[in-house]
Amino acid sequence: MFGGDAHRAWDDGLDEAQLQAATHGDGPLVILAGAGTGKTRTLTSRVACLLERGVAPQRILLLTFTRRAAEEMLARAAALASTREAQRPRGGTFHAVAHQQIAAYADVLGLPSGFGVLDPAGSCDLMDLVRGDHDLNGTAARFPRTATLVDIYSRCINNERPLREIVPAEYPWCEPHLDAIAGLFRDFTARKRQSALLDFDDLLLSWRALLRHPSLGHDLAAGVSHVLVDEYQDLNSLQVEIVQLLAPGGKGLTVVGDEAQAIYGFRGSDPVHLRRVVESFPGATLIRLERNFRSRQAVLDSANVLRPGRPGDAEIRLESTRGTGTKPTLRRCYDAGSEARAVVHRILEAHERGVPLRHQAVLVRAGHHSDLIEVELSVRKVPYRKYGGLRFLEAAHVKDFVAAGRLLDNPADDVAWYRVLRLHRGVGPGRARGLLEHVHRHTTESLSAWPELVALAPPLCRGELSQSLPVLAEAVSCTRAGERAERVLQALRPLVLERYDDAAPRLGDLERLVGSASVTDDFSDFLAQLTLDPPASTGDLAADPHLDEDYVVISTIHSAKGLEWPIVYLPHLVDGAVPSDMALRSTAGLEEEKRLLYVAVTRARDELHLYAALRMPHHRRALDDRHSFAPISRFLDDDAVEATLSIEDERQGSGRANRHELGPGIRIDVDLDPLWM
DNA sequence: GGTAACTGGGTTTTT
DNA sequence: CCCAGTTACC
Repeated sequence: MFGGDAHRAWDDGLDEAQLQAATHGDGPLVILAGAGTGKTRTLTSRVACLLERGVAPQRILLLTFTRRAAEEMLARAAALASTREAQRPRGGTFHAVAHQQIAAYADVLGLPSGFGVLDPAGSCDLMDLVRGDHDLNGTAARFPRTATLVDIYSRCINNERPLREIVPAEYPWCEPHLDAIAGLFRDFTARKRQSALLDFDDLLLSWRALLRHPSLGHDLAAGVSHVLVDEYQDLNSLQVEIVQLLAPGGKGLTVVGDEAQAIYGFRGSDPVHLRRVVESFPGATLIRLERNFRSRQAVLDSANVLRPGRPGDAEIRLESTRGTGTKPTLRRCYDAGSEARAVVHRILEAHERGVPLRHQAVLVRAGHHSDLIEVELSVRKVPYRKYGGLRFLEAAHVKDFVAAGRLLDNPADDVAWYRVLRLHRGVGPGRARGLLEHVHRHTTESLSAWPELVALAPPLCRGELSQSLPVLAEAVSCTRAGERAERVLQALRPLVLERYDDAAPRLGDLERLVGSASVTDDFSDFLAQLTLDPPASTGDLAADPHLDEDYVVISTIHSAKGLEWPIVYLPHLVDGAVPSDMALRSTAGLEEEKRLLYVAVTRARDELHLYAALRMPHHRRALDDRHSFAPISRFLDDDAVEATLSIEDERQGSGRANRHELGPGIRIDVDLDPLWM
């Protein structure tokens, strides 16, 4: 709603505390914002207010956790401010902004302009490639999975701690291979450099390096007068340093966060950073937002008892503006199967009383915790979308496309070559590795040197190679993004048809990708954007999503951060899952699990349903009743449970008898399997 | 010498 | 269910 008061349009109906934050001057500002207290609107209004005060848009930098958050806030801020300035402020994730800066100063960093970005899947590819050069067929314990190796590597960077500390502390089962891992990592780093590839962590390291430079760093920081950082409790020390270098002395710095929602410890974040901002700038202004505009008080009562309240913590008690509501429930079910049926039953029941599916979300600790619920939803024909877990970019054919595209700018890109080469019939890890030798001898023009490459290849794959490579080589001369994308697909099409059984839908995906590429100016930008910010759910790339499309959301708790739904279901609250037994090695780990549950609970606007199954597949015997509430009793004492939750037993009527289905009329499925199978 | 098909084992969360 | 390591085949 825009008020009639034009010169205060940016206040956007803020309450007093929010208004104070939005209109604050240039001194360091720390906003402690509990869940659902309207920090997004506050931050948006603050940006609008700065614009209206005459601050040049390009001197405002908003750093957020997801690109979507940044884009929403900046678009809204620009609309709220009544300035004529067409330009929007700068903003994005740390990684996206880092990428822009690095691209602008690639030469300074010794990078070719066509340098590429490795997403975690790409890092895995490279790690695999390097792994093959090492002989790891020792008789001892099994060598860690490639993905685990990439995790370890990333954790060293993000925690700024050496391998020999991280492995014993966080990956004890990998300790026997410590030396081998160290050797592997050395090569991994060298290979990245040689191929002009930066992984996500390298982006942060490189940005920091730019900012650390005495003169250039000073100039870069001087170009920015106001830095606003969202979700500050989730920054790691690397990011904290970047912020400090951008806003020396805290001038023009705004920081928003909530210690109780720090859930990225595995990425090196530490809630203590938030408190340190207050301490390190004695003149900092501290504003607390405690009025919750999202949830009913009954939900917040549970949240408030869950909220970690270590002595000395900035205490926040959430108070609802939306009335009491109904007490959240904790239901015990016999096993994961009956739990899944119970959840889906309730989703359909709510749907029948008029709650759209998209107003209901199932939140889980780990992606696979929703497996049975997904099965149950499919069986009952309830549409759903899953966020977190499997990503579009992880689909093999999309990776193939991105790899082929990257070769156009950077023919030294080993990872891309490795991927593209193996797509051809008769080329596996071994031959691809061999052909890479040739690529190394012609680093600059390896694409145009394709005839030699074909000649080197074994006869079996020459046919396919001599079809695909020339098309790619010609694509280099295309200037427009759409043309390039089209050529890349042209090179890939026969390979995809040959390699994948379900080629048709995969090609469909790629057609859409080509379609969205043609809208952008620069193809390499498009590819970088795609790696840095892949579509969150498989459905997100759908050409023309219907606005009336209705689906249940399934999400990891991590991916649900910052979002809200009228009804939230939290299944799988079993010891070992929530809290994850991997977190139980340290008290810090357990505390983070508690915060995770706090984040999950505070996503609910009206209704909250918790589920605990008594018997899980990996447990030999059924747990007794005491254990069934272990997840809650680890975090809350019995009185708190009793006071804030209503406990129900679903073990008798497990929901199996309910035949609710979505969609009208009778439906009879005929078994069409041939009899001879 | 390398690829495709098979088998046994298994730590989660994301930019 | 997915991935690493092994075997059988080209």
